[in-house]
Amino acid sequence: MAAPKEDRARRVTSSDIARRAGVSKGAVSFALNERPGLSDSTRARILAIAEEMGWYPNSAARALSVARAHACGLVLARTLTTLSLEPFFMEFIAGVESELSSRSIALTIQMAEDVDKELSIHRRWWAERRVDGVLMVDLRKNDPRVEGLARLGMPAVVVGGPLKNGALPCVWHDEASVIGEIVDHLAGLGHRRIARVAGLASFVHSAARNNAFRQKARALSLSAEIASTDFSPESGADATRRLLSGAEPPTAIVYDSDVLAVSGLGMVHELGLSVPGDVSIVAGDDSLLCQVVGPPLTAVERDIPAYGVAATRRLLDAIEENAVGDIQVPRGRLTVRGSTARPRRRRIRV
Amino acid sequence: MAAPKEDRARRVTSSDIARRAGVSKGAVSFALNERPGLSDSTRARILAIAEEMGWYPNSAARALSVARAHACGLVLARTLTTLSLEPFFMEFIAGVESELSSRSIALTIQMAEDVDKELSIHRRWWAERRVDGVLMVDLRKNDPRVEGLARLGMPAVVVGGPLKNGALPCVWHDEASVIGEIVDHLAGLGHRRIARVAGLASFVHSAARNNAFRQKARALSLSAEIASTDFSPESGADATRRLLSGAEPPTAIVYDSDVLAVSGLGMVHELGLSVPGDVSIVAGDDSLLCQVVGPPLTAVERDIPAYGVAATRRLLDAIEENAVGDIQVPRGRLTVRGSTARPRRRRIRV
DNA sequence: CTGTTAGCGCCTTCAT
DNA sequence: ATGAAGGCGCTAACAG
Repeated sequence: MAAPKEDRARRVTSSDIARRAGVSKGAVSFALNERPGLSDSTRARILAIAEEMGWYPNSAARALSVARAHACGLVLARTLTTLSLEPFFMEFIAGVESELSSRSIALTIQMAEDVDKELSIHRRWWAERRVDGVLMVDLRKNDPRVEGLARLGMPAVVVGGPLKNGALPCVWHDEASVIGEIVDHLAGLGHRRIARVAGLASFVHSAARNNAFRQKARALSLSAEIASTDFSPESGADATRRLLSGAEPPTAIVYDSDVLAVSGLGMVHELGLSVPGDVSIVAGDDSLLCQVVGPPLTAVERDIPAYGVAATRRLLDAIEENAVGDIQVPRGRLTVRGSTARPRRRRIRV
Repeated sequence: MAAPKEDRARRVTSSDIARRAGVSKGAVSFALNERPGLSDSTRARILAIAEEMGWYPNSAARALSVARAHACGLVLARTLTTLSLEPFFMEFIAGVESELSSRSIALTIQMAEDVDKELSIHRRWWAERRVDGVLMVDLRKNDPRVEGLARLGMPAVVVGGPLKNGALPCVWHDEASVIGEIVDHLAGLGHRRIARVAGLASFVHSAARNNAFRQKARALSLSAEIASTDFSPESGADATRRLLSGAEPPTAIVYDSDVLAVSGLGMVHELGLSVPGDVSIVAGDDSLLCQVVGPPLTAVERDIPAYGVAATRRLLDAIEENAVGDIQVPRGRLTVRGSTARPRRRRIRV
C-alpha cells in the first residue's frame, strides 16, 4: 500500500464528487473534459458540485493517465548578473507564462551553469516526463543542445536562429535589418566612424549582429570597430573606455543591450565626454532603463513578451505534433531619443 | 484502457530496468531510494543499468504514489515593468531555485494580476496537488493571501513580515535598522532635511521603512518628508521632481529601490542639479545598476539569493512538517559610494 | 446516455 | 534478500 502516513487534510477526489452527484467517476471525468455522452443537466450538476467543493483533478493522476505533464520547461544558462539585470528575461517569461497559464499549463524554471548542464536537465525532465516540452534560449554557435534535444525526441523550440539544418523548429527575429536601420540612422546623421559593443560572439544572435554591422558599414563606407563583452555592465564600461581611448575614436557606439548601453553611458561621462555631443549612443534593446538615464537613449524597441508568446505557441504545436515550420517574429524598431545627434567636427584630442 | 494513442518513443519504465537486471520492480524502487534490503552488488547493478538506460522514475507516477509533487510554487503579482526592471526578483528566484534543484524539486512560476488572482492560483495548485508548497512574496497590509493560504492548509512561507498573528511562518529582514543606518549616515554628513521616495504604502516592507524613517528622523531632529511611488521609474522621477521643487527641498533623498534611485538620479540631472553637490542620493537596494551610473550610488547591499535560499529551506521544513519558527535573515549593509556627501551651505533658489 | 473497469508507473507492505 | 500484489486518482474503452 502506498498511502501517505497521514493525510494533511482529507483530500477531495473525483469519487467524492461522483458520490455527491450520484454518478460514477467516469461521468465526472466526462463532465470535466467536456466530452459528449452526458446530459446537460447531469453535466451542470457535476460541475456545480466540483466548483462548490473546490475540486480540481489531481495533476499527477491525470498526467499519469493521459501521459502528459501539462507543464513546459525553461532553463536559463546565463550568469546571475545578466539574468537579473537584463529586463529581457522576465519579459520573455511573462509572455511565455501568459500563453501557458491560459491553458492551465505550468511553467517549470531552472537555472544552469552552462549549456551542458542545461542539456542534462532536459534529459532528466524528459526521462521523468516532468515536462511535455521545452523552450531553448540563447542559441550558441555549434550549440550542443540542438543535437542533444533533437535526439532526445522531446518537443522543443529554439528561440533564435534560424537553424540551417532544421533539426529543431525555431522562432527567430531578423537581427540584420535592425542593425541596418541603426547604421543608416547614424550614417544619416553624418557619422563616419562607428563602433559596436557586442555580447559574446559565441551567441548566434550577437554574431549575426556583428556580421550585419560590418557589412552594412562597409556598404556605406564607414569605419566600423567591434568590441566584445560578456554582457556584464563592467565589461560594457571597459569596452567603451577601450574604444574611446583609441587613436581614432568612434563618434557613435551601438550597444548590444540596454544594460551595456547604460554602463557605456556612465563610462562616457566618467571620461569627461558628453552624449550626444562627443559620442552618440544606441541601445540594442529598449527598456525603461534607457528612458530614465540622461540623456534618454535611442534604442531598438521590440515586443519581448510577444516573442515569448510566439515561441510558446510554436512549442505547443510541436507538442501536439502539428507540423508548422519556423516562425519569424516582427523585427524591432528604432526609437530615436536624445542620445544620437550629428557628430561634432573633430574633437580636440587631449 | 488509458494508454496514449501512440507513444512518441517507447518509454523506459522501472519494469524494463528490472527485467534487464533480472530482479523485480520492487527491487528497482529499493535501489533507487536507497532503502535497506538489497545486497550491495544487486543495488549497484540496478543503478548501473538505470544510469546506462538514462532512466528516471516517471514523476507523475511517483507523485501519485508518494502523494507529493516534488515541486514548489511561486506566483508573482507585480507589474511586468517592476518585475523586469528590479534585479531583486531574478536574484531571489536564483536562490530559491538553487536550493530546490539540489534536491530535485521543481520550481513552478506563474504571474498574476493581483493578490486575489494569486490566491486562486494557489487554491488551484493545491487542489491539483501540483505543488507541495509555495513561497509568498510582497506581503501587503491586511493581505488576503495570509488568511487564504492558512485556511487552505497548504505549506507556505511568507517572505517578509514578521506576521503578528503567526498564521503562516515567515522569513524576514530587519528594515528598521537598515533605515536607521542610512539616516545616521546622512545626519553624520550634516544633512538636516531629508526625504524618502517610497514604494507602495500598502506593502508591508515599504510601510515599515516609512515608519522607521520618520521615527529615526524625529529622534535626530531632522525634517523628513516621504513621497510615494508605485515602484515604476516614472513615478520615481516624478516624486523626485516634486520633492526638489518644494519650498524647502531636501538635501538628501533615500530611495526604496535601485530602479527608483537611478530614475531619481536622472531627474536630478534633468533639473540641472548635481549629485552629490546639490542632493545626496541613497538607494535602498543595491545592484550593478547603482554602480554604473555617474556618480555611483551609495546603496544598501544585501544578499538576495541567500534570502531566497533561507525562505526555501523554511518552506521545505514546513512541507516536512518540521516545526521551526520564523527566520530572520541578516540585514543589509550600507555601501557608501559617490552619491552622498556633505550638503552645500544653502542653494541659491531659482 | 450512463456505469463499470482496466491500467497509467511507481512505491511499499507483506510473505517468502 | 527478494518477489508478489495492492493502491495512489484519474481517463477512456467498453458494456449495459
